[in-house]
Amino acid sequence: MGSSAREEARIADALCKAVLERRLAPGSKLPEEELAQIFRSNRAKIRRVLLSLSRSHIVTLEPGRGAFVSRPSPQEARDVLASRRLIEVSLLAQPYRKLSAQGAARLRHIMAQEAEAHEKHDAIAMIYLSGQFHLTLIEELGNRVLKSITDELILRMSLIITMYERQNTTCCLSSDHHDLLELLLADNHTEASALMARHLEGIESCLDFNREPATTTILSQILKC
Amino acid sequence: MGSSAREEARIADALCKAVLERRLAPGSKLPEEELAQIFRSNRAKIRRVLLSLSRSHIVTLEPGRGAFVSRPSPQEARDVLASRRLIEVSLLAQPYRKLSAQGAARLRHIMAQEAEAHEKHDAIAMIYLSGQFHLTLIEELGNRVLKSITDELILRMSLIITMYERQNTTCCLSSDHHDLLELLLADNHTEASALMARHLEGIESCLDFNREPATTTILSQILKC
DNA sequence: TCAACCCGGATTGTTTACAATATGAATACC
DNA sequence: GGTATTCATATTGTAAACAATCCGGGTTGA
Repeated sequence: MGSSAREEARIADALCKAVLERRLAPGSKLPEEELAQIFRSNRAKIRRVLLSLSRSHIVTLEPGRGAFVSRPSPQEARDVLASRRLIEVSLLAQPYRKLSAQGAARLRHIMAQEAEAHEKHDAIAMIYLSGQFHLTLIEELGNRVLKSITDELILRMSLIITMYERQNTTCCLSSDHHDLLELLLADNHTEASALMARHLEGIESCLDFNREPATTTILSQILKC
Repeated sequence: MGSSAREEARIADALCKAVLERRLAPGSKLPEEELAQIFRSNRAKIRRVLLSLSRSHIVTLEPGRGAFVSRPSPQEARDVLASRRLIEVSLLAQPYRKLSAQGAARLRHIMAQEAEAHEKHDAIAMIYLSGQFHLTLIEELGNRVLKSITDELILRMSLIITMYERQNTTCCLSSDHHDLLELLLADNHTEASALMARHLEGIESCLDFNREPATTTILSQILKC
């Protein structure tokens, strides 16, 4: 039965979600046995999941020591940010295809959820939805390969933001998302692209690469099936 | 000891090189036991390598049936091509940093090897070196993250070209590489970007997505340590 | 003749036990 | 008192045996 692949995907998704929502801090140790208990699984499957996540740069495997949530270096952080900016800005400037009515509807739906999360001061949901907005945009204007690439980049950005975020700043203005959609519907690619560039630069300006905080949280009931 | 990671990297590299040089055809079965013998390894390590490669879309794992060299669908092929074009064309239009003298030297060195391979009618070397030229370009003008992304895209393109290449065509003109470097040294980003677009479109025009050939080769001494 | 069925061999998937390694505390030494 | 060393413990890494699954050939029966 191919249900084992399903189970591994479930575990990987749970870990990724925890990283995305910044519950799992960079540097956290991920003991195999403990994860196996948390997810009602066994070491072998956990091991495969960790190997997969290490290929996505979310987890770092240190031989003989175990798995840890990755701690991207300042250089890696800069590279990830620049890469994401290149992809998203370029795609908006010259979309692979036009935004369909259905695509616009999907984006509006996400924006509505964003507004709701904002209302409820649900920071975790806002982070998640903001990522979903960008991913949907890429899927609609681009293709699935670009989407999966950006998917990974967004995950890595979550680690980066957790590590290097300056205090007293609020990243990723959701108001930009609204303006972005308006510009796209008006076929104003030049302005949309410029706005996306400003939007992503805004996130970068909230980062401070000088300090390297040792934010190593212990995973306990952070991870719930 | 961390030598096991080394060994797995060696095996993965050998498999990737075989795919890149188009010795390993899409659809080929990759039996664990056979690979373990070829690489003087054991099933467990082969298994981990295959899992890693499946994350890179080079290998497809079919539960209960085993590992196969991936057969990208026409849709996936189009998406990979479009993604690579987006990245490389955009990067040339607005390079992340200027081409250094050292970078130019590296590119010239690869071009010299390309000319040599062309002289010797070494098609395999030419394919490999062409990829290296593009990767070096991205590393010099962009960053390592973009490089590793493109690394995977080029591998996937190898599979795509093997599957869908039209007969009687010669892909990837190495003369373009020369012109590209000249334009970059002259800081003519607009023309360089345009040339790259034509260059990649040239490769795409050699493809025919209508036919789906069942090019399943048996791996025997194709893979040599 | 053809289709469905069944079974033996081969390959993959999983579990288990065991070996190797790193960690941290206690101890000995300077 | 501080530093180095040693040993017990916990965790990771590996190998091998076992179970499950898939594939192809052969048989049976309409």
